[in-house]
Amino acid sequence: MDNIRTRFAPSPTGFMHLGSVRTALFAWLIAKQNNGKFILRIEDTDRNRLVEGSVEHIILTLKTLGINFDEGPGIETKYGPYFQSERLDIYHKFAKQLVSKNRAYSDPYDQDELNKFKEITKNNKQPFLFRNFRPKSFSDWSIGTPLRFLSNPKPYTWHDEVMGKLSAGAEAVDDFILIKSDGFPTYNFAHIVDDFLMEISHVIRSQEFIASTPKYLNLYEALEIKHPILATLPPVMSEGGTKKLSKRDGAKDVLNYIDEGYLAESIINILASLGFNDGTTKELFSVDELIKTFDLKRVQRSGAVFDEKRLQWMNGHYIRQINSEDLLVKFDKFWPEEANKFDNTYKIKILSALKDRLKFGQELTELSIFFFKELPVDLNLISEHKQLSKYSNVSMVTLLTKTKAALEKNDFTLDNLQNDLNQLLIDNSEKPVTLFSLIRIALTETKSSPGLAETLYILSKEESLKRIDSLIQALA
RNA sequence: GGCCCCGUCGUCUAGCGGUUAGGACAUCAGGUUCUCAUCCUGAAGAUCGCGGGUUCGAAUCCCGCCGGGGUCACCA
Repeated sequence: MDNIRTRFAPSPTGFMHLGSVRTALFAWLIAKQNNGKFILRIEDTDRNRLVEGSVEHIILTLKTLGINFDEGPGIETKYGPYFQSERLDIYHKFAKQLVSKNRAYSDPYDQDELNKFKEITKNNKQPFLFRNFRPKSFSDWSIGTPLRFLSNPKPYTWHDEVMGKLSAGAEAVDDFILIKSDGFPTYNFAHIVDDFLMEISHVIRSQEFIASTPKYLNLYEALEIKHPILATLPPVMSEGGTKKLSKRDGAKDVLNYIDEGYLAESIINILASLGFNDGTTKELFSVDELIKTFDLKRVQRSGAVFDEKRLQWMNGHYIRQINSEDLLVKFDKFWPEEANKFDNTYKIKILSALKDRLKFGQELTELSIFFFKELPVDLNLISEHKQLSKYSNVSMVTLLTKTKAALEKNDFTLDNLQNDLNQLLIDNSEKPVTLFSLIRIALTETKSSPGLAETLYILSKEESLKRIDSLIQALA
């Protein structure tokens, strides 16, 4: 297809949650796979809901995830400006055009009168339609009074790239506000004008707009313009699956996931799989693979619940794909404070050992702490240990002393450490589950760690012996 | 309430008239000469929302019902 232009058009009212990012992602994928353009347009027509900093926040979110826009704030082209608040003249021009065509009129009613109408229909058990209360004659419109669309009600059937055939009766078409009394357009009007002028080929948006599509279709006709390809995405549901993900319902800022140490590729992948699959059993998709294989026709029509456990699995998978040098850069902020005194070579060793255990970056702090400082002796680790709890302090001291003696002669290469550890098992007729656990507790004062030989190797001879001594003293 | 959309394991999903209803996450069990993970193997888990049709045969087509969601703003 030629000249594919898709857009993501958020209102700057805060952060982006998974649902909005997915909408942006799908629109971006369509643009990328067709060599088209992805446009960011800021729909800031409701001045009351503006949240300061949200434009920057949205842009940062997209950038962090690699969903880069080709046109938008800061990337001006002939299609700009990309803030609707800077396009007021354009909307007014189109508004006047509709007035002259007799397809829009000045709304003479105030809120009280409107409420009265609604009351009447409610009592008659009728759905409220403004057009039933249309004034008999229209006064001239000027900016400062609301302008209403004069609808031409009729039933519609239309095609949606995701949903397929959709339809609604004439009751879905009504007179709606085009220009508010503050002179700003409503979303309903502005997005249609902008999509037309910006030559948007695909409008990809979420499900809440299905109900108003007939109104838009009617407006497109009044404007005598063709509507873009419409694609409606199913909702992303919150845990429990009872509600659509929304900010007021506690939906999380996607940037929070990044802060917790989730990788952009995992977030992209999980979002894509939330509603899209390629028809095979493939679960893991790189961005390039998604660009190649994504297809609106294969997007789910039902809502999907986001599962954080699945994200964790995926993120763990991608962490394991990254070499430790690169991971050092990505996870730099997750080291415990004590790590400042240590060099990168040491940290890389730790990352290599810990990589398999990490599901997200934040876990690094706790999992790595004992590599940077000797934790206080915790004898509960022994008393709560199934086998070790049966051992007397004397026998444990003996074992640790022998271990120490062996390690003092060791050159602390990985192979030799493993050999000596195995020899200790034989010499003392101990099982790994007891002797190794004991040594592990001495070294780490935690329940789990990387392999014992590797832990010793990373910690160094001096530090290891020191820690074994600490436990010997505590047990003596 | 009116209108619209949706309905396959707990979750994400494959499936487009004939399958032992497949995969993934999560769960559980076993293995990988130590813990926690990774990795491997296996198990459990879906009367395909329910009820009627159509058909030799239905998760797949049709109708009704139920359930969930969305929407009915000078918000987007």
